[in-house]
Amino acid sequence: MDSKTLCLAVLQRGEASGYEIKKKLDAPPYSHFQDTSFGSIYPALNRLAGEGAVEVRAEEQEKRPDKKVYSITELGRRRFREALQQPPGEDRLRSDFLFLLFHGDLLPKERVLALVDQRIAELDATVAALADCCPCSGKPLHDFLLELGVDHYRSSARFLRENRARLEQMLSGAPARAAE
Amino acid sequence: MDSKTLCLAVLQRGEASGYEIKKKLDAPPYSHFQDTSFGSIYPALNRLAGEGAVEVRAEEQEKRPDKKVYSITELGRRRFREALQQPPGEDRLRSDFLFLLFHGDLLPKERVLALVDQRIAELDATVAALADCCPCSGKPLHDFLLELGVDHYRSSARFLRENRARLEQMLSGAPARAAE
DNA sequence: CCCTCCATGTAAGAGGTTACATGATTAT
DNA sequence: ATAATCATGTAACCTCTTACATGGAGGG
Repeated sequence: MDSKTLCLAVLQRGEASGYEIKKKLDAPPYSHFQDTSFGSIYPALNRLAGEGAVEVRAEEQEKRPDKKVYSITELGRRRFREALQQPPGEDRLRSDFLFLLFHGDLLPKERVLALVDQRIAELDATVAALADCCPCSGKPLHDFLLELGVDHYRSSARFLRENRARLEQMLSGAPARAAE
Repeated sequence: MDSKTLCLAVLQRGEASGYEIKKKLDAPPYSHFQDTSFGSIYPALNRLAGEGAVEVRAEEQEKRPDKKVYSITELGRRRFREALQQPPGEDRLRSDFLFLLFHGDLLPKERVLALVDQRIAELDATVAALADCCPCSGKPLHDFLLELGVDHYRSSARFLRENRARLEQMLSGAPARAAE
């Protein structure tokens, strides 16, 4: 999904500033299936405003720069629904971790295992964080996606834990070529 | 990982043409954690050749354009190991499917469920395909990554299967606004 | 007859990332 | 003190995607 559609997705649930949109996109469940940066959101909002898909209202603030609060228009809603109508593209994962793991035979065994352990710890932390904010938001789909995320991170951690010993054996079998 | 590193990764396991590199990157396990296109591979190979990280040899073929067979140089190997030394970036998933699912309340219930069923079928097919090529390649890490992939796709399918009914209830609760 | 596989590349354009630019407030 | 949060944006850069260009072989 491009940045414009992402902005519409957030605005369709309520008005927000660019900064707030970014915060929401950085939080679960959005963070589970896409990425964004300010450098793409601010231009996207300007383009959307130019096209009439969103409206801007400047909110004055004391001791802070004005906040530009965006709200979606009828045109914006229509655009967003049209985007949802499109057949979804394939999932794409970009994982440096798996790439490294695949080339573990070129790395010191200790580094690979440390990477795996770190990954397991991160996955556990993510699961814990999601479980915290999970209880219930009142929004069923929101919670559903959160649960899906928990399941995914938990499964990944489980696999790594259950297969760590085997991996260690593999890495011992073909002796590690130490980094130059 | 950028296209250059990806090319080095493949070439480090043996010489290949640009076309063959793309084929390998499109197959598991590479396909599980990255994407590429000819438009990025061919320029990447040219740049690598310019930098001396790979060497080219033109292989004449009858009734086909010449094949440019690339092989990695010592410099290339060093570059690749250096790339592996870098701390890995975070995983990033881009999933239109999950995006749609999250906004299922704006879609006809039937469409969402159809999407889910289709996804389950795709996941099953992927698992079956991986299981086929899985038995053993002789390369332990290769098989390990394949197993990791199988586990992931299988877990995802299981979650969707186990929660499909609940999802259906959710979508019935808040009546679907049909697409305009 | 049409599609897919083989085989290489370019060019234009879209899109996004990163760094820069600014600056007060609040929490540690 | 120092870091993080709030708050917006631009500009350069980089990278990739998409479409175009070419064309024979072989299977359905």
